[in-house]
Amino acid sequence: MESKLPKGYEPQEVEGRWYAAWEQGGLFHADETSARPHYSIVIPPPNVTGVLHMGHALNNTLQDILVRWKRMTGHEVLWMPGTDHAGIATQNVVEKQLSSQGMDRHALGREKFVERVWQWRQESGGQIINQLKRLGASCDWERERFTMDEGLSQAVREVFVRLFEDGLIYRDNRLINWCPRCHTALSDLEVEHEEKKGHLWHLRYPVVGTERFLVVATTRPETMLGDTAVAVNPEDERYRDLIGQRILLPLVNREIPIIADDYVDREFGSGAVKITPAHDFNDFEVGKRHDLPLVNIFDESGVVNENGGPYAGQERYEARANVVADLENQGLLEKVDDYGNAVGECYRCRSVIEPYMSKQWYVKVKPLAEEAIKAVQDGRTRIVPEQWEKTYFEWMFNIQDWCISRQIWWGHRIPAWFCDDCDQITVSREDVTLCGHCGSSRVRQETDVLDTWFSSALWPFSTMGWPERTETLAKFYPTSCLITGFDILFFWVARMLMMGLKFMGETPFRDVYIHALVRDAQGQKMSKSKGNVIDPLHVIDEYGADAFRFTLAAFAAMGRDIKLSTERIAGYKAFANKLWNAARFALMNLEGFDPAAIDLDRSDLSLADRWILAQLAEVELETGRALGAYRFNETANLLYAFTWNSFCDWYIELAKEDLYGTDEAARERAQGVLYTVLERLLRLLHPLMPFITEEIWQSLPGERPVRFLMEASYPAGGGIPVDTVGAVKMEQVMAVVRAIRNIRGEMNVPPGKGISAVLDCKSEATALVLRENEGYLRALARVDNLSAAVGVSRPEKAATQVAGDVEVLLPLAGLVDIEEEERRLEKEIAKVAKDVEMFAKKLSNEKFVANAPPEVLEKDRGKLRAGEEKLGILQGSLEKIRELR
RNA sequence: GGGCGAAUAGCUCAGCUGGGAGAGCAUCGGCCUUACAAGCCGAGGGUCACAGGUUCGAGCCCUGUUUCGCCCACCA
Repeated sequence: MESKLPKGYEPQEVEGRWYAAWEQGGLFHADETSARPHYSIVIPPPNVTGVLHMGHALNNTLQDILVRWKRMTGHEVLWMPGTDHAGIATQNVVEKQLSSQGMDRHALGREKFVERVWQWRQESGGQIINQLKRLGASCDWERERFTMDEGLSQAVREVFVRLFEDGLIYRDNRLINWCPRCHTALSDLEVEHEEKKGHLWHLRYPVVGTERFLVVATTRPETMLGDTAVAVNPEDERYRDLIGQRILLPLVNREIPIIADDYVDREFGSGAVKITPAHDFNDFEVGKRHDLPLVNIFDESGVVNENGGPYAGQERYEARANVVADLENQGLLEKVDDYGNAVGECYRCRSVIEPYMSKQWYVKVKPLAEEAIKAVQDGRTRIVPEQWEKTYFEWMFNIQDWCISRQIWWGHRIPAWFCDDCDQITVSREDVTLCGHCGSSRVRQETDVLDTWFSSALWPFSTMGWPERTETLAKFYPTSCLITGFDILFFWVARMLMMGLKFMGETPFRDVYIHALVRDAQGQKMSKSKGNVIDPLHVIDEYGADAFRFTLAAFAAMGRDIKLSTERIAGYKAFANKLWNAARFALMNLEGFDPAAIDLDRSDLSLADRWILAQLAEVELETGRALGAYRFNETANLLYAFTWNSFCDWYIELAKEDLYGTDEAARERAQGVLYTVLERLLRLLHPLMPFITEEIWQSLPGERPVRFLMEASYPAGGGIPVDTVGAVKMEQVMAVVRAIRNIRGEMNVPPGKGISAVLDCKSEATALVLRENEGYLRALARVDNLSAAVGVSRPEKAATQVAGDVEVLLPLAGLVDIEEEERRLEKEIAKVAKDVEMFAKKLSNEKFVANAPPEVLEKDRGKLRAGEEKLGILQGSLEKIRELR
């Protein structure tokens, strides 16, 4: 027999072919005019600068599984794809490119630079899209969006203007997080705090008009150049007499006051704190309370400015070294301690953040957050797993105003115009040439752009055509589900909820499924610097997209990080191969078979047929249930076990007798079941393994109602006759097979060697089943001679096992060691007796009988009965053995 | 400082509303049995971190302890 399929599965050859066919067939496209129920997901837009990493792979695999499943359950599915312009990240990439050519953006000018970025995007911005396609992502590519698109830009302006008009956007001059490398403000979220080893310098400040010194402790000695006070705790006796006196600030020789403030912790350091309102968030607050002047000592690159006197022109760390050295020379350095503290870093370039005074735009988020909190509280949006709701609430309750302006060039320029005549601000959807307040033409547009996350926050509706009232919005908003990692729960999810509720009046998604982070096999976060990054594309090349997807699904248990190991992926590649070979077997045995003739209700189905169909029906129901509950790992495990254990290890082996036999009717019947199980299994597996399943499905004989497996319906147990009694009978036969195999294994009887088996049955019904299905025992346990009956004549010397209500005896005269067999039986009896005793005790406990639910009672009674029966059989065996001594 | 999570077989992890502990890998033994050696058959291996409690019954619920991990936060 020759198969059409090659002997091993070759993913590379198959994947591209089917992806192209699906795409050309328009199978990814969503139709807003469809009458089907909708299912929609918007993709978390990857950065245009991005290359596919494990996080993307997991995220998009899960989305694709859901989306393919929902298409198969009769939904009109929209999976909206696109990319994010990623302001700072993208600007940095292009700046680097420029600097490698000896240029910089300032020399180029804003307009030319932005052109350059667009050009970069044109040339190399789309690679991640192609990488998603390699994964099998079935997005509606015709709708692909970019956050800087015309339409999305319009949405950004609309939102900005409306928030401004509602008084929810304002400007303010305050300390912000400033990146001296990127030259821009950052929101609090964009600052990452990392514990760093540093020092605590103790500086001696001379008190004016005395011989005394006041010692202050600081982690940033260079900021002393900007000190405008020293603070002590008002309750601190040590310093009470100094309050109101003055310090002569060393190096810059400026007099500053000694003030009292509760903020100072008496226990920490010396109990005196230098106050630098322009460069520290706490000090800024203290300064406000005491009306202290602000002395800004840095420029926007973190270089000391003219206020730093002799240190002007020095970079901040250079200045630090010099300040410390000079203080030491003057005897003003008391001591230096090692000290660890968390320093803020720019999440894009890792530079240490500088608290910096500047005027920025803010969104007043409290009113928006209130609505977003309500939406989750009342269940309009459900966060899965639920534990993340707490984290969400925790953050939302303590949310601070959102700094949305960035001093970079790549992004949505803020639609606000300043008037040089009346100093008023005009905010507008359209570009402005005249001041909206005084009519002057001397207007200049704000040069700042918006935080990238501002446009991302609109993604669920901006991509669907808002502010127009489009058919797409009507059909697909709110979306059904958002799949994302917890790392952007605040950055993105919370903000989408706020914006969606504000502008659509409806939550943007019914469910939010939060998945884990993908780590390396040691549990380390993957990062380029650690060199432990596994490239998803290499994985796809080596193991195939299906094996990779299946691995990710199998790992995606709720609430835990994923430690990805290539061994595991290799294991699922073997699974793909197993499926492939099962299909090869089926195809070899389905030559010329016409599935139109399948009749599963015929009465001559074999026990194996009845058993596998019952298994199939169950796995279909379970799979649907698991997918509906976002239990991806359970889905994968169910299908893995059914495919490998039930279908391949048992059913295929059991069916060989009929498939290879000469009985035409039996053969056709077995073919029908084989075809049915395989075809439905392919459908079940398709969302997880789209390529291999499509390839096999297309090779199946006969006609099917749709062109592609991708379009087929997802099986849910319908049309399968379930014969529970038959299935149970089969289990009995299988138990006997296992018992015989077990003995063979223990006794080292080679599988090729035929043996005799005597089955001493405790019931006539079981004996009948075993006799009628002798063929299975012959084929699977290599039994040549079989006698199965109640009270069958027993062989003299035999190895025994109990299978249900059957005592299996293998007369292996030469191999059986009587004493060892006796020991084995005694051990087994002890084990079973212990169980029996446990159940008997449990069931004689009145409280248990009174309180336990009936099904539990019934189950335990059954177990007790079975245990007693088994114990009886084993004791009988033991007696017989002992008689031989 | 606040919040969240984890601890189950040698390893990596499942275990959904409480009803006698599972998988994959690894280990050991036997097999080239005509779909598959990327395979087949079999075996061994666990005080479910620790201490209490609730319950007829706890890996699961409650309290405390220990050890890890993550997130948030303005103590110099």
